[in-house]
Amino acid sequence: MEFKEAKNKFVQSWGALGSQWGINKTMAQIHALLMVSNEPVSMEDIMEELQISRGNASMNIRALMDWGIVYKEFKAGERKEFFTAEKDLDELAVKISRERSKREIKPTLKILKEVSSIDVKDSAEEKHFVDQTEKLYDFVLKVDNMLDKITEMNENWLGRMVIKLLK
Amino acid sequence: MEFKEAKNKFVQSWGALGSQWGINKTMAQIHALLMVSNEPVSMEDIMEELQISRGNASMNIRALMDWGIVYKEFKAGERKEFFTAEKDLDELAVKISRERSKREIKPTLKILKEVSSIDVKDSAEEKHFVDQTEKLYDFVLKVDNMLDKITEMNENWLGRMVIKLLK
DNA sequence: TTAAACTTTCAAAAATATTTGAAACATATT
DNA sequence: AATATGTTTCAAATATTTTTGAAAGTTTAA
Repeated sequence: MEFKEAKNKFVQSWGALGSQWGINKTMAQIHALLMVSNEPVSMEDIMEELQISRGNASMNIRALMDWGIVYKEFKAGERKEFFTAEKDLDELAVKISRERSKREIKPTLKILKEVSSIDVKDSAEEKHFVDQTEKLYDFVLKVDNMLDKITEMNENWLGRMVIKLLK
Repeated sequence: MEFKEAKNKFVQSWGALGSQWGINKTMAQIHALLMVSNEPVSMEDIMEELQISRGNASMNIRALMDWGIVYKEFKAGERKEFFTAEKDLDELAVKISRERSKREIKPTLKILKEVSSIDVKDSAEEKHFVDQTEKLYDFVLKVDNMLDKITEMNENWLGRMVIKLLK
């Protein structure tokens, strides 16, 4: 396999993987492209490489910047904007954790708290509901706290975690 | 809020959450419904509660069983099938980890290995590509190993992990 | 073996999500 | 201030995913 083919394969696969995780294919592809580029890439280049429209490129780059995992860069002399991806994978994981916690876990906890707080009569059905949603609340909270800890420490946390778990 | 309303809110929210994670909304809703039900639920009931067709119910129940997080049950005397969800959340997490590892992480590793194995000439661009995809391989492998460990131990692993991380 | 009770399959329809492209918007240059 | 260069927005078009529903399949029991 030669470079161009490998790069293309990587970008396509990363896009497909993104889809399976609820991330827009193009967004994941742009991210892939930027991750493996050794220097900033212009919107033109992204459009060209991925064969997508300007609007699509613009919107997805924006989304990636909102996630804090892609940055805008200015090249001296050049008028147009260039983009780079966060390439440090530990940092990337931290950013994604933070964002998903804020966008999804926190709202989920809010709802779990609400629905588990209903007054139940003595029906077994209702008791089970409250019990199960309370357990779910505790569980999700635990997961979220773990992610929090990870974002705090963040110095090759994953490696250390594996070591700890092996002990 | 009263029971019915709370239950509905939970089911709807779980469905929406699923969508954000690349899981079919109905599949997540059925799972939610079964998790908070204190006894086995028939396909009829699922169709009725979620207002979905028989085909849809059948396919998504099947998918949940393939994931190993919903079981078929037979009630004495009754002809039709009933379903229950895995309610132990630690066990649920283990099952989901295993499945996602098998379906997504393993194939991703395979591709990362492939694309990072190309012969590079001395171009900086190509070197960066190989370097970055190798790092990605190591990272993903590390995450996967961690999930593996979790599935091995599995006795309130999450709680213990948080404790370890706090130390 | 036939009928009844129930489940699965899958092509077509519907719903949802993504993409396009051109107009509007910005900003720098002459 | 007019023009050139570049970016963003968003309604409409397209693509993808999900859902339906009826036919085919399966199992039990008479």
